[in-house]
Amino acid sequence: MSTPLTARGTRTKTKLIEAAEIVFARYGYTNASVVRITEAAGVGQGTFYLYFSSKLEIFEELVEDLNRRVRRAMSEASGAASNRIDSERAGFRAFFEFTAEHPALYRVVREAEFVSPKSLRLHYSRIVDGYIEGLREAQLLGEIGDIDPTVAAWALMGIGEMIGMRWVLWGDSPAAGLDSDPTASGTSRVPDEVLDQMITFIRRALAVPEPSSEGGRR
Amino acid sequence: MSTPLTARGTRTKTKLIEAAEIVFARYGYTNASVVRITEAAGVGQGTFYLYFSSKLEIFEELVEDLNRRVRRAMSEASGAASNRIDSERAGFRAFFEFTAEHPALYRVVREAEFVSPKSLRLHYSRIVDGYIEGLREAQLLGEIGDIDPTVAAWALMGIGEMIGMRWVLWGDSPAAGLDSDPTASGTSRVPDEVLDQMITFIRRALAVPEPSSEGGRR
DNA sequence: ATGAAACCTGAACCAGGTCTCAGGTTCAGA
DNA sequence: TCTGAACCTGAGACCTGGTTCAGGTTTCAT
Repeated sequence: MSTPLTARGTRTKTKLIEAAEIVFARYGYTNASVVRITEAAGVGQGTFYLYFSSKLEIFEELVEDLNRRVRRAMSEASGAASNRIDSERAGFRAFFEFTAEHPALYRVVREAEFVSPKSLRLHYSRIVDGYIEGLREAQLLGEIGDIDPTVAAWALMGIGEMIGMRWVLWGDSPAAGLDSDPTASGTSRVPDEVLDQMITFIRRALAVPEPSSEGGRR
Repeated sequence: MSTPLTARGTRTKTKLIEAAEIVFARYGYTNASVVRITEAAGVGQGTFYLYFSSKLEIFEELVEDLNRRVRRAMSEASGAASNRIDSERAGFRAFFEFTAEHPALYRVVREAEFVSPKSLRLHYSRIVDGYIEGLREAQLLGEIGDIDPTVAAWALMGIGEMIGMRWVLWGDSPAAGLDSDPTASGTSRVPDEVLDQMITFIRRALAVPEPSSEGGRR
């Protein structure tokens, strides 16, 4: 709601947002009570409402924040690369690393679908927009084929999400860690072989097709 | 919880499950109160607890049910096709159509991530297992390249999910329908051009690579 | 040093939801 | 027709968790 006016207030608000990231990631939106957040932040319950008018509001602010951070991480990583494929790889690597370090991204963002659809759309759309841009440029340079950049961008997004969920959140086996405390969300790295295979998949999908091999349909 | 013993009881339980599908799809898990479900089913509140021991239980039963139905729809559609690509197309088409007709699939399944992670993993794993199977066979027939079937299957799953969310659930524009009642979840069809582009993307990703064109990495 | 603005507190209020229970209704078979 | 097993009911006990509020504490410019 209102923004703090002093350094002390700013500190408190930051503590609340940081606590919210941890608590939302661990418990999910519904089970993440305001009390838990304020406890984790080490402030009183009433303090919460000095800076946020509701639980929903801090949630949306958090999604916004994570979106900014993940996009920065991805663009910094992929910006250093010299061609499309290297940049793709670096971007996804950064995305997975960010996810592993901030499990909140997954939980919070995906839960946003139900809590605040508006936030979810904004989140995905922003990432995809950046993608489309990059794909268009690569197309002009002849680095990738004639696929529609919008469809390709959403497809890439989906691949990243699903592979991330499968290997970062679930770890090595799809069945692991189900008996144990469901709130303890451990994360692991995407194995190199998997990332390699995924990049191969994407490279082929985006490749400029050989004139001969595009037989059949259309 | 307990299963009905008479035809009348069976009817009532079915009414409850059908009502649950509609109510969960419309309101999401938390906002879908048991009262709403029983009202939609036209039965008393107490009746609910004759057949389900909790709200969570009917939710899990519903996920299970939807999973069975979507897999049947997909395999029936793709089974008729004669080669891998046609079958891919038919399968996705069926998936999107099912999604459009049963918006509950999306909402319910995705929300399962937070409500009952076990159900979510089961749902995805089952679909992916079928996929892996199909990809392996196609690989033996030389219809597709040497990509790892597991990674490819999860990637395909992600593509379908994301494209489905973007075009079936959001409709034509990513911003549409946000101001209006967020609970009224209208759905539309995936445009043919989008499906075409998506299939092209997948076809290239799975294609047997030209010996020349696999330059660079690895 | 001092007053006012900003900040903090947590007990208590209250809305909304899950689940129980004591009693009524339906129906198939004897 | 009669009977008991299965089925149904909905008011309310009980609980959880978001939000408020009246009053205390800290900060800082003057």
